[in-house]
Parts: sequence; structure tokens; C-alpha cells
Amino acid sequence: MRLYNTMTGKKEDFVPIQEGKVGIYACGVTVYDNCHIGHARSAIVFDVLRQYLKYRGFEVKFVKNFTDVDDKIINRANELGIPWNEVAKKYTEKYYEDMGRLGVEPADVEPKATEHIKEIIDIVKGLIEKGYAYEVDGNVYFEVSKFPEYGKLSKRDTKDMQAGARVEIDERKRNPLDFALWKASKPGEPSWESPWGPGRPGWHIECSAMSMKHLGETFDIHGGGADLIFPHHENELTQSEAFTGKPFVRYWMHNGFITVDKEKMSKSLGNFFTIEEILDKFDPEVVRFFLLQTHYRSPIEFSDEQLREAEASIDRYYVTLRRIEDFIKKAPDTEKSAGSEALEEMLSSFRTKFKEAMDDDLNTALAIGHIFELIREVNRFLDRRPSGQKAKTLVEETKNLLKETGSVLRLFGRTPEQWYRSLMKVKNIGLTEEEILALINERQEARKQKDWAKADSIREELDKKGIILEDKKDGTEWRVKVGG
RNA sequence: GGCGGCGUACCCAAGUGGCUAAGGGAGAGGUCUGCAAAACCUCGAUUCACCGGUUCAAAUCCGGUCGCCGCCUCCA
Repeated sequence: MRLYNTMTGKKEDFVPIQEGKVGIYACGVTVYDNCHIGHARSAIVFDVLRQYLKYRGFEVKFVKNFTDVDDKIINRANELGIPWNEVAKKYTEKYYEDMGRLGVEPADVEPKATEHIKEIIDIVKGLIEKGYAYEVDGNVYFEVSKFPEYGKLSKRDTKDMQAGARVEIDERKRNPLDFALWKASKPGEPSWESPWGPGRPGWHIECSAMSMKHLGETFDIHGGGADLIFPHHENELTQSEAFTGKPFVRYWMHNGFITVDKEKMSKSLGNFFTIEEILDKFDPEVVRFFLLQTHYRSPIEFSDEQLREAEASIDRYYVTLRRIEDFIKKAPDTEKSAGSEALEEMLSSFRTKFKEAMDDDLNTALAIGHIFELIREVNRFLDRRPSGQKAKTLVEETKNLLKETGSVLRLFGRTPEQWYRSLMKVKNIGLTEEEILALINERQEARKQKDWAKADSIREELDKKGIILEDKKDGTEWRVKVGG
């Protein structure tokens, strides 16, 4: 398996520290507001990485943190007039709700900054003792000039940065690039006792403390959004390696941004869409598919149109799945071979192709492409009207492979019925299943009498409400119109 | 200014030295159907922003030009 490593700028063979085991740390969110689709992308990308490594037989320990004390949380608490820890609690719960809907599983360990104050203080103390950090008025700063490799992850030179520094000048720092490890608290702010007086952790130290505690001083993979490379991950790496004297992380992985009108989606620009509002209009699987359709490092332009196309793609899957299940249930037992070579060939190479795609830096876009090739092939096969046990076995095998690979992506896991029920909600179809079935029955009667005008008017009526009818040999099936 | 990325059909998108440039959506024609829908078939980039170069061979490597974006400040 090869993974793109931000540190080296190349795809590298993935070799874990301990054979068969992988430790992953992904930066979660600061819980001060609702999550937007960009947060969803990051969560989904690393969820898929985790699932795929498990699929590949690795024993995975996945750690994802919550930043639950921070300036933003404090500001938000003041805005809302509630205690800071309630802000954190509220948005942590919201995170679980949103991500759960998107099929993101909780990590194996989900540490919070406030639960690791002791570990944080120990590291800060250690850094002062080793001469990497200094204290001023209850604040502790990391002295960047003491760490010659500073900038190695984000590929920047401290000289260039100083030249163009627009950093707010903090008189207490020896150098504008120095960053806070510990911040003295003002009255009324959250604070913990420390050797430097009451205070709270700085911006980056929590991730060092939590990752090292749960994964060890050197671990395999560290992930997050590309905007965390600098300064967050650079600083995290610096303080961690200064503290332990060991390499911190073997593979750094960063996902690309979601853009709107080509611009990065962000809180400050106000051009963001929350997960909640998108899920009012689209099924969660659509959102997940939309995000995995593009390689994780590329930017994705957000648009309703693209989401509708993703919806149409997933519908193609469920239409085929229904056809597959129908065939398995109803096909006659009389053996009729019908040119199964192409399908058999594809079945035998499919799993390998899927793995090759995913092994190549988690190329979910290509993997999904392979899935749709198999979908086309099984449709071709079914179009030839085969029957008998051998055909059923092949189709069954196709179904299993689609489910197996889909489940790695946490896609395609429902029944067609569940899919259409969800679409009915999301699209506000003003009909119940019972009403639809009643109209179908009425139409069947008309069809028996060859009253085509009436049959067609019922079809039209349902079509207007977003329900499509499909006449089959043994009855009429309905589904929700998509893509429109 | 420094560093990095991107530009592939109408739209999205994979492909980074060599078989027919994946896949999805939209469109046109066809098969099937009472009519439809779905599915399938055919059509659709002799071409990968542009210009040079390397090579037997380039969308893929090198140089340049144009355009777009990101990071350098909290940010997934």
C-alpha cells in the first residue's frame, strides 16, 4: 500500500512500526459550532482509511480528538451567555449526530483536551527543563529558534516567514514565531492549576499530549485537513520531537478542501454549508458518495448539481441491486447459459482491482469506477435472460462483492426499499407507500381492461409527485425519481 | 514576495512513459415496452490549457507562457 506523505511530498510504501498494527491520529474538531461539509470530508476520508486498513487485515487503533477548550469556545460561550463547557458539550453531541448520519463511526479513542491537562503540563514542564520553552507572566512559549528543523513539514524557512510576518506582535515572545504552550487565564476564563499559575493549554499542545499518550511517542499516521499543516501540525511536530527526541509521526496525510465558486469554504468567508442543512435536502449516502468520488487530496467544488448527480449514481446501484435480488429470488431453475464469460472474468479480477485502487493512496474515485464497471457487467448479463443455478451463483457472487467493497467505503449498505424510503422523506414526496400501492393497484385494474388512458394518467399523476413506475412481468414496482 | 497545487469531453472525474484516455451525470439514435421506466447497444475528447524540448514512444518527464486556487493568521 502506498500513501502520500506530506513530509516527503511523495507517495511512499506504507510500512507500520509494528507489523500488522497501525496507529492513526486524526485531528477532529473544535466544538464551538455546527460542522460544515468540509469537516465531513475530513472525517469521512480518515474513516475510510481506517476501514480500509482493517479490511486489509491490520489491527487499527484510531484516535480522534475533540478540542473542548479554546478561545473560540470561550467567545461562543460569551455570545450565547452559557458556560464554556456547555458550549463544548452541545457541539460535541451535534458532531456525533451529524457524523453518525454520514456513517462515520466513532474512533477507538476520542480524547478531549480537558481530560489531558496533567499530560499537557508534564510536556510543557519537560520542554522548559530541556531549554526549548520559556515562561513569561504565567504564559509558556516554545522557542522556535531552538529547534533547527522548524518548518520541515510545511516546507518553510523561518527567515522567509519573519520577513513576511504579519503575526500579531506579542511583546512577551522572544520571537514572533514562538508559539504558546500554556496560556495564563484571565478571570472568568476556564483555568487549571499549573506550575506557572492558573491557565489553560495553548493551541497545539493537546494533540501532542493525547497522541503520545494513546499511540506512543512515535506512531504511524497523522491526518487532518490541509489547512492544519501550518501552523498546527508543524508546531505539534516540533514540540513533540523536542520533548521526546524521537521522530513523531511516520506518515502525514492531509485532505483537500471543499470550495464554493472556487474559493475555500470557510467560516470567515461565510460561504459554508452545514452538514445539517445539506442533509435536509440529500440522503447522507449521497453526501458520502459525493465526497469519495474525488481523490481525497484534490479540491472538491461544492454544488447541488453535483450532489444530484451523486444521487443518480447511487440510484443506479440500488436499481441494479433490486434487479439482482429479484433475479436470485425468481429466476427459473432450468439451466440456461447466456454468455457469462465477461462477468466471470470481471468477478475474478474485481477484488484485486479494488485493492489496487485503494492501495494507491486511497484512490476511492477509481475504486468507485470499478464498482460501476461491475454494475454494468452484471446488467449486461441479466439482459441476456439467463436462468438456472449457475447464473444465480454468479449473480449472488456479484452482489456479495458489491456489498463487500461498498462496506469498506461505508456505501451501498442498505436495501433498495430503505433507499427509496429515505428519498421519499428527503424529497418530501407527498404520498405514503400505501397510497402509492393503492394507485398502482388501480392502474393494474385499468391495464387489465386495456384502459390505457386511465393507466397512463395514473402514471403521470405519480410522476408529477416524483414517483416512477416500472412495469414488470409479474407486477409494477415504484421508485423515487432522482437527479432532478 | 516565499512555498505548494491544479488546468483531461457539455458537467463532474480517474489516469503521471507504451494496450481501445476508466467511471458517473447530461445529450442524440436504437433494442425492449400497450405506452413508459430501467437495462443494454451505438454515437460523443485522433485528444489531455498553450508553446517548445527529451524519447522509438508523453495527458504523463523537462523548460517556458497563460489562467485558477491554497498555505504563509484561527480554519477540516
